[in-house]
Amino acid sequence: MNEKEVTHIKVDFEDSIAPWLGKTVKIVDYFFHEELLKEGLDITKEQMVVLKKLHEQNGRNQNELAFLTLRNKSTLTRLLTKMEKKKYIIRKQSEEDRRVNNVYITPLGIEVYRKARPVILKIIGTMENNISEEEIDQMISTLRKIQYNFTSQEAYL
Amino acid sequence: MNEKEVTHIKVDFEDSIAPWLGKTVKIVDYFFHEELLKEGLDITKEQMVVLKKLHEQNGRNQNELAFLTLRNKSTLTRLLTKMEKKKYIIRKQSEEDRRVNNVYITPLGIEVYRKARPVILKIIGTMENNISEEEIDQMISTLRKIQYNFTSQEAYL
DNA sequence: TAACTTTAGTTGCATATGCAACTAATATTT
DNA sequence: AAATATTAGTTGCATATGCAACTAAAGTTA
Repeated sequence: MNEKEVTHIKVDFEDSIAPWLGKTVKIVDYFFHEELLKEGLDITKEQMVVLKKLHEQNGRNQNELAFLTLRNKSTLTRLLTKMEKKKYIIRKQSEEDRRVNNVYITPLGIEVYRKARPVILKIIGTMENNISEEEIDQMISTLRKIQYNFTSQEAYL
Repeated sequence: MNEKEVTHIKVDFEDSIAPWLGKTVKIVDYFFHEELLKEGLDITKEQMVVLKKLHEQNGRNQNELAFLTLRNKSTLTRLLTKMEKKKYIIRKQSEEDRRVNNVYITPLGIEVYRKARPVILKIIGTMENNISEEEIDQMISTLRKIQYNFTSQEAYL
C-alpha cells in the first residue's frame, strides 16, 4: 500500500466497528485493483460494478443504474462516458421518453466482464479464507442491521 | 443518497461478504459527510482522520501520517496543503533531516477536532444501535481475519 | 393551450485518490 | 571524496465522487 512500512508507531485500535470496516474495505479494494492490473484488464472496480449490473439486467437507464450502484447520477454519467469510449457499453435514447438513455453492454463489454469475473472470485476467495459459513452469515446479518440503522428514517434524526 | 429511489427493481443480494461491506461503508460515509455539513464544520471525513491522528500523536511526519491513515504520500501531501490553508495544521521542516516535514495540529485545528468529535460519536451510536457487544466483537474479529488474509504475504499469491 | 413543475441526463467546480516521474537531501558504496 | 542509492516530499496525469446549476423533454395545472 505504502512504499514503506512504519513499524515503530503504534496504530490506535478503536473499540468501535467503524474504523475496522473502513480499513478492511480499503485493503480489499487495493488488492482488487492490483489484481485487475495484473491481469491486464482495462477496467476499474467501479466500471466493473456497472458492467456486472448490465450483464444481469441489460438495458437499464442511467437513473436506475445510478440507484443500483449507489452512485450519483453525475458520477454515473461520467463513468458511462469512459466505458462508452472503450466500447464496453452503448447508450440508446429511449423512443417512449426521449429524456431517457437505456444502456446496453456490448459484446466487448461481455468479454471483459467474463475475463474480470475470475478476479472477483479470487478476491472473494482470499477474503473468506479460514472464515466459517457461520461467521460470514453473522457478519452479513450485522451489516444489514447497520444499514438498516441508517436507512430507516426514524432511527436517524 | 440518490434523488429518487427506484423501488421497482430487484437488487441482487450476493452470497459473499464483499458487496455488503462496500455498501455499508458507502452508507456510513454518506451520513457522516451529511452530519459534518449539518454542523457547519469546514472539514471532510478524510481531513478529520488526519486531524485525529495528529491530536493523538502530534508532530508525526508526512510519511508516518500516510502510513497511519492508509494513504499514498501524494494524497497526503495534498490533504495537508488544504488543511494548512485552513490553518488546521502546520508543517515544520525537521532540523535533523531537512527532507522531513513534521506536522502539527494548530489551536484552530484542535477546536475543529473537538467540534467534530461528537459527530463521530453520533455516527457510531447510530451505527451500533441494537447491535450487541458480542456481535460487535464478532464482527471486529472477522474483519481482522479478512485483513490478515490479504496482508499476510504467503496467503496472497 | 399556455404556464408551471418535474424528471433524466450533462457539465462546472470541488474533493479525494494513486502511480510515476521528479527534486532535494541524506546515506551508502567504491 | 566522489559516485551511487535511498528516502521524503511534490507535482502531472488519470480515476472516481457529489453538489448545484443547467438543458431538454415530459407531465401537470390554471
